[in-house]
Amino acid sequence: MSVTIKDVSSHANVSIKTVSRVINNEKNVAEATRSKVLASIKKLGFTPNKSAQSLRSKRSYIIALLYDNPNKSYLADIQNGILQVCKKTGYNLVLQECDYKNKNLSNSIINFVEDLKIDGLIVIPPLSDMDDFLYKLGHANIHYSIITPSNKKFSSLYVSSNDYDATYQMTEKIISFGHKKIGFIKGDGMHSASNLRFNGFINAIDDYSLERNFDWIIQGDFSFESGFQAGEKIFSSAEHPTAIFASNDSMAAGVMKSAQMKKILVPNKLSIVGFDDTPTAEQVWPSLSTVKQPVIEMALHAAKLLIGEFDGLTEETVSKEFKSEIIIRESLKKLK
Amino acid sequence: MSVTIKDVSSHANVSIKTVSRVINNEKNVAEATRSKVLASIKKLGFTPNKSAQSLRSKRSYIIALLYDNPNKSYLADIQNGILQVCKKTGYNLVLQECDYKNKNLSNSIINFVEDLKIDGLIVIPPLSDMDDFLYKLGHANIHYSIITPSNKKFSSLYVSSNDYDATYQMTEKIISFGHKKIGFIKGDGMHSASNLRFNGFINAIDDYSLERNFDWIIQGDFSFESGFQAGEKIFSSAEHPTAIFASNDSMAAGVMKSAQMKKILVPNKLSIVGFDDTPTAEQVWPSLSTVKQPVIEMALHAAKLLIGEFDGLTEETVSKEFKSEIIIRESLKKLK
DNA sequence: TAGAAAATAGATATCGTTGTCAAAGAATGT
DNA sequence: ACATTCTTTGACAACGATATCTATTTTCTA
Repeated sequence: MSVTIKDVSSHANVSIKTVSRVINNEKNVAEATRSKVLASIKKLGFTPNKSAQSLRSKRSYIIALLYDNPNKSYLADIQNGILQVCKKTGYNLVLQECDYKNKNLSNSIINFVEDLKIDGLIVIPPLSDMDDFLYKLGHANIHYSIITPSNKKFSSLYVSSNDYDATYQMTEKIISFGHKKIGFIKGDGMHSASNLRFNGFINAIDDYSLERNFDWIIQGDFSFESGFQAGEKIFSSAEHPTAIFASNDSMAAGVMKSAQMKKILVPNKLSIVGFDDTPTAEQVWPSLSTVKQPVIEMALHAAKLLIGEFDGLTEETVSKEFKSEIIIRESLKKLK
Repeated sequence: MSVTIKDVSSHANVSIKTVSRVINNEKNVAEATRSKVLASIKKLGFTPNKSAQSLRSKRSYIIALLYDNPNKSYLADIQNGILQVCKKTGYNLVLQECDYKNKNLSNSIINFVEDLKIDGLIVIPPLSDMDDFLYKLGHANIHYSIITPSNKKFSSLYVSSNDYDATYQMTEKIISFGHKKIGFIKGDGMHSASNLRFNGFINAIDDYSLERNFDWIIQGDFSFESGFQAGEKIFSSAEHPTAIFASNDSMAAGVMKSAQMKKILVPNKLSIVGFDDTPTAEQVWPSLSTVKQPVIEMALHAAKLLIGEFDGLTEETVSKEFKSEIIIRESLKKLK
C-alpha cells in the first residue's frame, strides 16, 4: 500500500534507524548518507505514518485550541493563523470549547490532554486571563502558548498586543479631531483587555486635560445589547458627548443604533469608534472607525512558539508584542 | 503510566483480545463477560490509545472539514455542530482550507486524505457545488458528507436546506406586507444556493402576478460591496422598488448603506430583507429581517451521518432536509 | 602512533492496539 | 449418540515507527 521506512531503507541501502534519524533531523548522520536518504524519500514519496510515530514516541502531533465563546470572526482568524503553521509543520489542530465558569475546568482539560496525548495548547481570551487555570496547567506539565495573556509570568510562550497603547493612540486621534467631550464604554471585566483599553483611554483623557465625565463612562459586557443600553444611558444625561469610544465593535454598533433611533446624526453630531475590526464594522452605516489587531499573525506566531518547543524550529521565534492598526472610517469626523 | 488493555484483561481475568472485542462492540461476546470487562474498564479508568488503534486498524478517527473562504460566522457554526458529534464519538476534526479555483484540488485533497488516513470529509459550499470534484473524491473511494449539495446524486450522505421554499415564503411575507415593487439581488453564480434563492423569489413574484422589473434584479457576488453597487444601480433607475430582497445579509447591508446615503428611509420608504442571519443582521440599524438556516443542527447531522458510516451509530440517521426560519426585524415594514 | 573519544550506523526490542486463526464448548439436527 | 454448526475465547503475529544498546569507523590528543 503506502511507502514505509523499510522501503526507503532498502532503496537507500541503509538501516531503518538511519532513515528514522534523517526524518527526525537528528545529528550524527553523515551528510552523504543524509542526502542519499532524502533522495530516496523524495523518489518514493514517503511520508511517516503519524500513528506509528505517535504510538512509539508518545507524541500526538496534535495541538489544541482552547476557547470560550469568542467572537466568531476572531475565532476564525485565530484558527486561520494556527492552521498555516500546522500545515507547514505537519501538526494537526483540534478545537476544544471550554466553559470558563466551570469550576472543574482545569481537571477536565488535563484529562483531555492526557487522553489524546495532546502535545500542547494555545489559549485565547478570556481563558488566558485565568491565572489559576494557567497555573494548574503548568503544574500538570502541559505546554501552552498564550494569546494576549493578562499575566506574562505563567508561560514563556505568549504573544501580546498593545491594547493600552492602541487605545491611547486612538483616543489621541479622536482628540486631534477636536473632540473634548468623549464617552467610553467598557468591556466585560473578566477580560483583561477591558482594563487595558479603559486605562489607555482614561490616561489619554487625563494627559490632554479633558473632562472625566462618569455619566459617559459606562460598564458594558462586549455585547451589542450592552452597547445599546450604554447609549440609552449616555443620551439620557443632561449633556451629550461629541464622541464615544466603545471597547469593541459590537458595543459601538449598539451605541450607534441608540443614537440613530434618537435622531442624533452620526458622525455629524456624534462620532463613534469601536475596537477589533469585525466584519460588522464595515457593514454598518456609517462604517466604524476601529482598532485592528493583527489577529492572524498573532495566532501564527503563537503556534510557531508552541511547535518550536517540540521541533526546535530553526527560525528565531520569541514571545513578542504585536502592534495594532488604527483604522479611520466614516464614523469618526472632525468636530466643526 | 496509563492504563492499557493488558491491565484491564488481567483485572477482568480474560484475554486481551476479549477486552478489545468489548471496546469495539463486537458481537459474540457473552453478556456476562462483557459486563465483567466493562466493569474493569470503568474501575481502572481505561481509555484506548488512539495511536495504537489507528496504527493497527488503519483508521485515524479523524474527519476533515473542507471549506473555501466561507462567511466566518457560518464556518464557526458549522464547526460547532460537527464538534458536538466529535466529542461524543471520540473523533477529531481537522480543518482543511481549499481553493476551489485550483485545477488540481481533487488530487491534493486525495493526497491529504491518504497521508493523514482521514476517515471521511464534510464538504460545505461552494465546494459542495463542484460536481467534478465530488465525483473524483467518490472515485477515490473517499467517504464524505455534503452540506447543501447542488446535486444529490454524488453522495447518499447529505443535509440540505429548503432555500427555494424559504425564499418563496419570505417573498410571500414581503408581498403580504403590501409590497408590489420588489427588487432582488442575486448571489455568486458559483453557489447553487444563488439560483435556488432567485427561483424562489421569481416564482413567488410570478405566482402573485407582480411585475418582474429587471432594473431591480441585479447580479451580486455575496459581498457587501456588490450589495452597495446593486443599490446604486437600483436607485438610479427611473422608479424605485418599495422592498429589496438580497440573497445574503452582507449584500442587504450594502443596499441599506446605499439607500441611507441617498436619504431613502429604511424601512419607511424601503424595506430590506437579507438571508443567513449573520451577526451583522442584528447589529445594523434598522436590524435586518432575514432567513436563518439551522446551520449548527445541519452540521451536527452531517457529522452524524458520516461517522455513522464508520461506527454504525444505532440512532436512526438518514440524509434529510432542514427547514429555515423566517425572522422579521425592523427592516421589513408594512407598506402604508 | 597508540589510545581515547566522538561520530556514524545497525540489530533488535518495543509502543498498545487489532487481525488471523485455531480451539474449546454449546447448541442443533438426524 | 454422533456429526455438524455456531458461539465464545485466546495465542500470537502484525501495524510502522522510535529507543536502546552495541559495533564499527573516524577524529583527536598526548
